[in-house]
Amino acid sequence: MTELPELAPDRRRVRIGEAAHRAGVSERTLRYYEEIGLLVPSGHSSGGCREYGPDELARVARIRELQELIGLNLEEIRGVVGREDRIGTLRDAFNQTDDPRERGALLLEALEMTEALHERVAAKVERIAGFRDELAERIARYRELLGESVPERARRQAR
Amino acid sequence: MTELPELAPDRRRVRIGEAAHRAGVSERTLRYYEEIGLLVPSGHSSGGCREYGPDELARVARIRELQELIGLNLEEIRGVVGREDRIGTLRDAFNQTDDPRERGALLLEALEMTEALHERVAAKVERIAGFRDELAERIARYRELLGESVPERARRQAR
DNA sequence: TGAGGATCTTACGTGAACGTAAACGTCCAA
DNA sequence: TTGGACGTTTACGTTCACGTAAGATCCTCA
Repeated sequence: MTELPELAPDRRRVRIGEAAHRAGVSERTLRYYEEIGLLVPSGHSSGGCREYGPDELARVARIRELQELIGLNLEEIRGVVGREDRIGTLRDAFNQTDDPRERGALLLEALEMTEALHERVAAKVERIAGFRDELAERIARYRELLGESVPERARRQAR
Repeated sequence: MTELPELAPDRRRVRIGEAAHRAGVSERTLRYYEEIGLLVPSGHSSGGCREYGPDELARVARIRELQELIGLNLEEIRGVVGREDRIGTLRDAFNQTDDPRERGALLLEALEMTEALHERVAAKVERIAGFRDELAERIARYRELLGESVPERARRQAR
């Protein structure tokens, strides 16, 4: 028993090497994200080493998702996650305030921003799905032609 | 009647300025595509001006689709459209040859390449759709909270 | 305590996909 | 036939998202 057994998805804070490894990005990428104010490590060691907690790692995943999946650039992503942060902050304020008007304003902002992103994503889904279906049709046509001109075993062999 | 009325989606060949305008890209982009062998204009005027036909314009659209929608880079796109070209060429060969084995080989290549792309696109659709649904859930939660704390007319006003 | 691996800052380099400018040639309506 | 819009080549510039190298510093463990 030289170290604590790790249970659950690892709640400890790690330095940049392990953080990068876990997030599947380079150390340079993490430093760059910090450079442009996209992801600031939650703390530093006494000597100045960056320390990342699970929240930061999750954020990297989100950033990559927005980048690769949706195709946003880092500037746009900064906007999105920035607003999400703000929602989180406001969530606290929400729970602190009893003023229903303030609560409503905060919620409205969160709602509208999420709706905007949703609309964008939904549109993209539609377009890509159409593209996918088009490809599927092509495949069906090829298969049909193939069935007419090539015996079954030739196709199996080509796998 | 100083010019022919244009019917149908314009079958005439145009020079780079109009081509770029119609395709929604810059002239530089078209020249660049030619530079990297992605899109060669179908002909030139006697003086050397590039001339683009409707096929080329459609191809630009396809390139942009693969680029922006799927997120392929131009090198990958060159592979995809190149193989598509090859399929087109082979389609002719297909109709010329009576050798069923050659026909089968051509079809198999077309099929497999299309299947590979389809798989990739389908996977992306799944992921993005999941993302979209996640956003939809968030929106639903916000709406619920909002319904509890904000009167209807305030929301209508915020539209 | 000290050796060596991890991390720090600073700064220049890189590849993709074009943008932009200069100097020259083409096209066509008046 | 000519003037102005349009097009050509050549070549250097730019932005984004990092890569990479250097030299100093930190952390950890024997």
